[in-house]
Amino acid sequence: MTRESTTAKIGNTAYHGRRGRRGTGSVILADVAKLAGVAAITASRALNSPDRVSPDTLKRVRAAVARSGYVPNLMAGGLASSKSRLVAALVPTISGPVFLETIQALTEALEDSGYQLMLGQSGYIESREDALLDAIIGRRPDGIVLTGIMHSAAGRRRLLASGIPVVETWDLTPTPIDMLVGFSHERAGAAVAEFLHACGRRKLAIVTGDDHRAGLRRKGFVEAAARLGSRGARNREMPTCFTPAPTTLGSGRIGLATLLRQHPDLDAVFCSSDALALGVIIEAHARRIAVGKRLAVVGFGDLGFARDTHPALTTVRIDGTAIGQLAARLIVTRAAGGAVAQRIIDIGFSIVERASA
Amino acid sequence: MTRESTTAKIGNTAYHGRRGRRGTGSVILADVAKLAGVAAITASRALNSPDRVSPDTLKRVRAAVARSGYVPNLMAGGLASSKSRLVAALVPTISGPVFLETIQALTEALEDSGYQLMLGQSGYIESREDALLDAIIGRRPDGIVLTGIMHSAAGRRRLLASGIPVVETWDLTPTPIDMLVGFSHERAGAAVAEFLHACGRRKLAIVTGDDHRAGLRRKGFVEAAARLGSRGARNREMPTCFTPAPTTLGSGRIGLATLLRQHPDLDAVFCSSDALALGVIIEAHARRIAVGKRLAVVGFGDLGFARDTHPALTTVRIDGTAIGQLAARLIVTRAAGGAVAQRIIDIGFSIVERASA
DNA sequence: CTGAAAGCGCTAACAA
DNA sequence: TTGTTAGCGCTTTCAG
Repeated sequence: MTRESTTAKIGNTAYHGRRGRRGTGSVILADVAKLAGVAAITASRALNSPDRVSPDTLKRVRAAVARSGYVPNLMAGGLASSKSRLVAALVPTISGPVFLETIQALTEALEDSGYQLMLGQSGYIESREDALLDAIIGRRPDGIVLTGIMHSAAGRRRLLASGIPVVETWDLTPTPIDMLVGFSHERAGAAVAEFLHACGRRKLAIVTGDDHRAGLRRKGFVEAAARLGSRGARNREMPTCFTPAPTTLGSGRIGLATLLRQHPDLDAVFCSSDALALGVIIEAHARRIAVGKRLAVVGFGDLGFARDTHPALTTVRIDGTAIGQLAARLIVTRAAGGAVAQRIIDIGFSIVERASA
Repeated sequence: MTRESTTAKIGNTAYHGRRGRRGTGSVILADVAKLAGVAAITASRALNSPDRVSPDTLKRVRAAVARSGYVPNLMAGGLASSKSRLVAALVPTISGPVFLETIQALTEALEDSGYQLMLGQSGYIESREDALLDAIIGRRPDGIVLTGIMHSAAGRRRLLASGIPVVETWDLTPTPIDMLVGFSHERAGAAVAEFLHACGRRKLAIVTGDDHRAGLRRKGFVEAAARLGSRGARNREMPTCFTPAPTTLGSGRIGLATLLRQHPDLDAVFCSSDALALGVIIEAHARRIAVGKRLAVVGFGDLGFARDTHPALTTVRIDGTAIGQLAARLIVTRAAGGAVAQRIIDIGFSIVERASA
């Protein structure tokens, strides 16, 4: 066979068998192979494991790819190799800045390893979650990352049965489906109570969203406060304002107003999100209450704006980027057939002390 | 053939030909078909077009699916039908709340039509964008949504060559690759200038990020101000503070401080994002400048918190949800083989008048 | 280092 | 309405 460039017909519409299908009409591997004067499998090797092919062949195949504008069909590749190079992430909703950092880090880390992210929003309807789960498992992703999601028992079973590596994040459940990267919300709440106690605050209160995780932080906060002898020895006694999801600046304002009506003497508020905390600060401003002096405010999340509020917001920082990166690493390791050293990773949290408390 | 349930071996590990491969070991359509006592294609029809199958067959296939826990392999289905039921969205970065609403609406609208969203972050490195494009085209998505992305000429060509429906969003470029859902940033900027002029403001200033779109709004703003005879008859004369991406509350504070140093008399500030505007408001608070009275502040985006600042923020509202929904509709229509009525959709904008201006 | 054959799991096309 | 056959475009297996 000569090595001169062939003027072969490009595109898989060329041949129609009697019962044949028409294909997509786009350039396929066989075209590239023909152009390069090699077999399809050799072209495939040149693209996927360049080391296993002679330098000359490699060069010719690459030239053929460039000339033809070939883009490999990853569905076909995935089907043949049962590796999709796809990772699915499930979140309750994407708007809500809390998990964004994690998703961003996850996307980037995965792209660096040649994986693509598929995003699913489960919303708050459970039936929808099940349909979504099937749509996701159906793509045979190499991994699934659950963020801020509590699955039904049925969902957990399907996930387990699928055999796909799963990473749960942002929480520290005792019995993960598979792998886990998170931290203890209860301990975080307790740490805030201890911090406020150390600051000399004794009349504590809470403005909180009513989701499960916020509930855990509240529990830790209330119990620690009781242990330390602050007001709130029992749950009932801790002034608490619940706000509906999503937590907003507006609910924070209402929250403080509500609390003050019944407890004008409170001297510290723990908010379940930075947005709520900013609302509390703004409401305090509007009422000429000196934040950081008469009233301590602590948020949760350390969103970008926390350092820039007036006064700057003391808050609990979670390293969402680290969560995303670790989750990506766990899945990539597993997908490569490796075993992970730790199936459960506690990334902890820290209290960022600023002027508001 | 009897219709009694067969105790057939489930899982495609059953048969190993001499040169055979081992498969994935999971339940496949053939297993379901065997259980239901029908041919594979009939099982396929029962799942994909239930109307084209007898009620009895349908029932038996569904029972077999439930019993075996079968989840269709969408890679195989996609390969065979050349329909991936996948739509890719490209954003520069996911953190940055501006495009979130659009992505959320897009995800939801697509899920409702049985499509899945693949997310790609191009970041700010152009070489990366090209690699990402190949990874995306390689999955043969049924559509691609570009949000806040300016593609290189090479990228546009690849996209065009791929034949995949493309929707560009959040902008109104004169020569879209394919379809477009957006609005005119220049007209929005002009509208704000006209609004401030009507409010009696004459000493205008700008705090702005330095991205392309913000630049267009600034251009429209400056030109309209000149036309109306406000200060800023030429670009040079409009007091302007540029801030690096991403725009934050902190840069807003610095922005106002910087402007006031040189132009202590200014009476209105147009910010290129609500985050900047909130920063300006907070800085004004800290300086005891009455926002809404001595100083008018206008933001851009109408993020959730805009209604809850103190005073509430006047801002430009873009219906990001509508953008996402329309983009989804365009792509679903196209994927179904239909023709879209309008290839270019201008969704406009509105100025939400609140207390800050 | 290169290649031929045989599927991956599914659906389009044709036939009954 | 149901079934048979032949691929979709790629990679694994086995053989040079």
